[in-house]
Amino acid sequence: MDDQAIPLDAETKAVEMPEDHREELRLWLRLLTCTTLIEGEVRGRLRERFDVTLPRFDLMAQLDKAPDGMTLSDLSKRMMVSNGNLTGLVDRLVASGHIVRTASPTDRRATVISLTESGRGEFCAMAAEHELWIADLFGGLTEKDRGDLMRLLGKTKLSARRAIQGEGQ
Amino acid sequence: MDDQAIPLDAETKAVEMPEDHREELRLWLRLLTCTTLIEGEVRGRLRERFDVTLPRFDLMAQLDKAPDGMTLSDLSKRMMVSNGNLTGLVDRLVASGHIVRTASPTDRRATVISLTESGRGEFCAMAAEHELWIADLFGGLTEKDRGDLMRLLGKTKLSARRAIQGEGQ
DNA sequence: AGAAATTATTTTAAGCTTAAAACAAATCTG
DNA sequence: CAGATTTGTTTTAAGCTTAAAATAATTTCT
Repeated sequence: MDDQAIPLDAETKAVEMPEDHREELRLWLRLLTCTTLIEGEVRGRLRERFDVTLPRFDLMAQLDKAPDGMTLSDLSKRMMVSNGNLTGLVDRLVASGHIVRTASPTDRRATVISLTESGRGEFCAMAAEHELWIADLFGGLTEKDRGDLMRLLGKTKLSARRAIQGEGQ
Repeated sequence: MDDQAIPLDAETKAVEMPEDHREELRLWLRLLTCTTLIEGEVRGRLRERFDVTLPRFDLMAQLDKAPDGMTLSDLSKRMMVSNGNLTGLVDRLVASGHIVRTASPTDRRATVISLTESGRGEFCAMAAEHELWIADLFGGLTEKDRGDLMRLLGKTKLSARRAIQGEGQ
């Protein structure tokens, strides 16, 4: 309980006793900015070029990776959105003929969602252009940059998951 | 129009003629996952701990950095959301007493928004905890990781801005 | 100064999103 | 096997978000 020296940082300014985390905050804000920027651009291009919304595109992208369809629960986990959200989104995509609901043969609670043939066709056309847009948006990064960023984001994902998972303990 | 050799990659598999950009796509999806994961957690904690929504918090965070207030246009640029979106958000924050609208002395079109005293007080309390949550979520990264990630995201931001800016040419 | 273009904000219509509650079917457990 | 819990989905209420059109004030350009 003796007097304690006020810690000084490299620039010899007194720092707050409970260490501040402005650096992490800036990192988070920058991450958010990147995502918002790219997402907004992709949203706009999807609308202008294909008259489709981003959520619709995202949903179809998940289904495209699952030839045998997926349940709503699986979809909601994959897309990281709430269950209730999907109900409406699926309704609209069924109405526009892009996807179909099928009763699950094994579980009478569940419905399996899958792309219709025309839905898959439309999605593939959009996905091909979408991939070019993304490549363009990330075009300022070198191959090494992209590898490094991929690795660091992987680490970030793990870090966040651990922090989220561990909170209930 | 002679026959053309199909290029082979390092693992000796045929690759698509128009080069594919799946790597950039994976990078984008991972970036999006990180943001969605962290954003969802922060949203939930703000609600549980302070009964406040993330957009409200974000708006107050911007105002906190502008002691003399900001116009709606400035706010919408900073927050990267549409103008129309802010109208409603501001209405609700005015109704709850967190912010006030003041007529701009120089421009009769504009309104200046600023935090009320109690709004600033409430925000500061939330911001202090929020900063700890963020530090916790990024806790799995070393100081070097954070520096590297910061730099790479800076480069990503520039890359995206350039791609967006340059599209109209 | 007056017309034209720009800027600041609001309104509108549609769709997205969430949390919480409700419901139904499947699984677990004593 | 019956009651309790979990799981899959929908509903509800509230708020968020966008794009596009409308309105109003300022600035620009003859």
